Amino acid sequence: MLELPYLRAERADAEQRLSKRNIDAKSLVDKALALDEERRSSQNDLDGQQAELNNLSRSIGELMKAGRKEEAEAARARTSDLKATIQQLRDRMDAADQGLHEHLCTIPNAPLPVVPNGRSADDNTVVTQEGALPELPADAKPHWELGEAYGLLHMDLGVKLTGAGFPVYSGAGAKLQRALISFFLDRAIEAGYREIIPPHLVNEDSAFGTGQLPDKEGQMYTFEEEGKRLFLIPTAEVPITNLYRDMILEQDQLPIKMVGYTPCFRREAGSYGKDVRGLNRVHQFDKVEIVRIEHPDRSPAALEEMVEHVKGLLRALELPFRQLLLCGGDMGFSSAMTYDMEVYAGAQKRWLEVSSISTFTTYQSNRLKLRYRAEDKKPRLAHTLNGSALALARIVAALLENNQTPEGIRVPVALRPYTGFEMIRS
RNA sequence: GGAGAGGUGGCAGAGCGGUCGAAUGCGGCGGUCUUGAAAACCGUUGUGCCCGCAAGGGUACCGGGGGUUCGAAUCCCUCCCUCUCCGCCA
Repeated sequence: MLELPYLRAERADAEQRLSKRNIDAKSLVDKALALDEERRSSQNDLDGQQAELNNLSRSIGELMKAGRKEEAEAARARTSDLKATIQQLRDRMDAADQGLHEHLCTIPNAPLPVVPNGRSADDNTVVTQEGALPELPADAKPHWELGEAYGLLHMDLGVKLTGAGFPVYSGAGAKLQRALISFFLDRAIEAGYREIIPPHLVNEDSAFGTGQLPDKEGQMYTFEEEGKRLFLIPTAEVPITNLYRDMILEQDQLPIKMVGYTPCFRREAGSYGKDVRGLNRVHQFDKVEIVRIEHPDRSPAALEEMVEHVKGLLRALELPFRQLLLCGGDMGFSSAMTYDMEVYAGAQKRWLEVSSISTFTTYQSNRLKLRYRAEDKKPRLAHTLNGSALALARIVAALLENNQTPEGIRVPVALRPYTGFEMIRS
């Protein structure tokens, strides 16, 4: 969540930036500050009364020790009123505190100044586009037909086993998945990221820490286990970032760069139509995710580095891609700035999002209580960032479509050491 | 699943219900000494929130929650977690 000191000190800035999300920023901020005011004043009162009681208790102890029983009794008699008011003040303070916290949870991150205004995906800015679009014959097949024809991908078997949107890969299709995962991991490790294999199930604290709760609750698969709610991870971001929940890092530990491969589970309720054909949108997909914990001064540069890393992957895969800067209306709840990377799927003739690279500034770290010790030795909130590098299902879709030839499906050169084959044949 | 032990500051480890945010040791930081380093010695060393320009003051926190009490790290209840042994098992 947003930092209270920021809201207090830079109210106008907060409102202006939040309004890029096309929400009623003023009333959100007003309410936060009103609740904050109430909380502070009630704590002030409470602390004062509590201090009085503490003093009284201390003196009772001293009087007892000195054997001045009657005075002690007199003092004790005076405590009951105090205790009653303290209880009232505590209730008031707790209510204010909880109300404030709940309200802050509903406020999304404030977009950075460079984030453009806009309502929807149509308003995103194309930053760069690279690589020639494939020129495919008129009868080029979409990936779901290719996957079926070459025995790589079986959406129908997924339906049989689980339900719609749970693909089954087999043969060269399975090998291709594994090759991509290894390739992405190796490239990230070369770039200095430490590989993590996290749990695929997280608890509520973790889901809250990265901002999935309470905002995106409906998008996660969830179930109860002995009274505790657990969530299937929608992205490796959740467990990996939460590794550093509740920590104070020394400055020389920064940056922390981690990479992890996990399957990702998303309910994607309400999706339909051509958008969800084949691998375009599925409930389970594989993804290699890079996560960074950075000093605030370094995070803008880190974001650009991550973009460059992803571009390198896309170039190596010989996929035409473009980089979008998301507008305020299309950004995720916790993000302060997001680039999306899209690849062109030649048969469908459409761009598919394969990576989302974001900086969360202190929004996540504030929830995570993830801090570093600054020059003045005081703990400060670190910045967190993450990006897909990359999400597999749609990459596979584009690879199959763009590389189809009469002889088979060509495997990009960079991937061949991992697949062990240059061409997928029927 | 059965039986037992325990959860205290970065770590180790004390703590008769009263001045304990908490002894002591280690580690860390600063200093003295030294050509330098080590050793030794001295000092310092948790986090959140509130008030304050600051110095500083207040308050909360000894696994979580609740209770008893004028007062709880210390007593009671409850939940969670860790460890050991047995069983089961990829």
